Amino acid sequence: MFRLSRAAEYAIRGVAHLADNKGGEVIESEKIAKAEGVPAAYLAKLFQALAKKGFVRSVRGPEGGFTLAMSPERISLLDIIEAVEGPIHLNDCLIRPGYCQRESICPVHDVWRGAQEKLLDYLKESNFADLVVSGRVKSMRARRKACGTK
Amino acid sequence: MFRLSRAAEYAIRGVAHLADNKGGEVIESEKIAKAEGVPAAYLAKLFQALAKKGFVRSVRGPEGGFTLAMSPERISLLDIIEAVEGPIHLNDCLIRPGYCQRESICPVHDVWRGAQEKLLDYLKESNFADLVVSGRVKSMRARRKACGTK
DNA sequence: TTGATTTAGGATAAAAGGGGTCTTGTTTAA
DNA sequence: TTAAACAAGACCCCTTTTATCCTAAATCAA
Repeated sequence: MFRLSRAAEYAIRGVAHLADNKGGEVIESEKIAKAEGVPAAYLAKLFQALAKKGFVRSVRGPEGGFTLAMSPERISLLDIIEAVEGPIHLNDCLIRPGYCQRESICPVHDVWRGAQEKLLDYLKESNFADLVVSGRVKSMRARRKACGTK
Repeated sequence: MFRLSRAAEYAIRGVAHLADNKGGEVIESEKIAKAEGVPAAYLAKLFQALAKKGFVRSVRGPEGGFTLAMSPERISLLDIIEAVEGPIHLNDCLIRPGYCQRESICPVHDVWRGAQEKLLDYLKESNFADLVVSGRVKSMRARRKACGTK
């Protein structure tokens, strides 16, 4: 159906929350979940996957929680999506060369490869540092508008 | 999960089969299904949707079947995908402006919009006339290779 | 007109995947 | 030692996908 899973949506919000945390202090997953409006238990599980992949660092025990494990500009949207969903293949024939027997004669195969390349490149270019910046700009604009000031 | 449905895959193969039929004669759905290696009953149902959308023309009765209802270069991959899957939205927030309350402050929204635009544009550009041509080139190459001739 | 053939449309069912909770265990600060 | 927090996995429910099947309607030919 060509659509982002909730899992990826939640994980992205969670990472964006950490990236927007200037001090870089540890934040517990429940607080992140509350702030981002996502199911806490589910987010906790998603963060496990992110921790395993090395994008976030987990701290156990009281005062525990999560922080980013690297600077936000080194983490792309694609990184997080693939961490929780697994690798993206627009079609099964793209899983690996030779997976589909029709590959050598199927003209659609090349179209999928091109489409996937375009999509992945785009998602690879979007990193969380940029996201935080444009998020701040957007919410500033929204606040100004709401207050009726210029 | 960001992947093409079988339904769309089958429908595309079916339309490609019709597009590759130079004479433009009516072909019954069962024959198309056999030739393309897809479930016959399922393909028949998918073609109903394509007929409703006006991409193929159906002929009932003996010697009945399907033909393209327009020239293949006027039909894009996106047309067929959306005919059987419905409109593509990479994320729910893209269903319509205002669907997501966070839209005015959410920085990810803009990324999705961009990604979707890129993907849809690409699929819109791929039409079945081109597909047939590159399919013929590919299978010619494959045949040559198999025979060991140059 | 009758019968054969083919699509139309809807009901239904099986399988898979997505979305989420819960329980139990482990780590660690106080 | 205790309580707070993550880790890991079992488990469940719901929706969607992927079909199949049956009856009806259209069409052609004998």
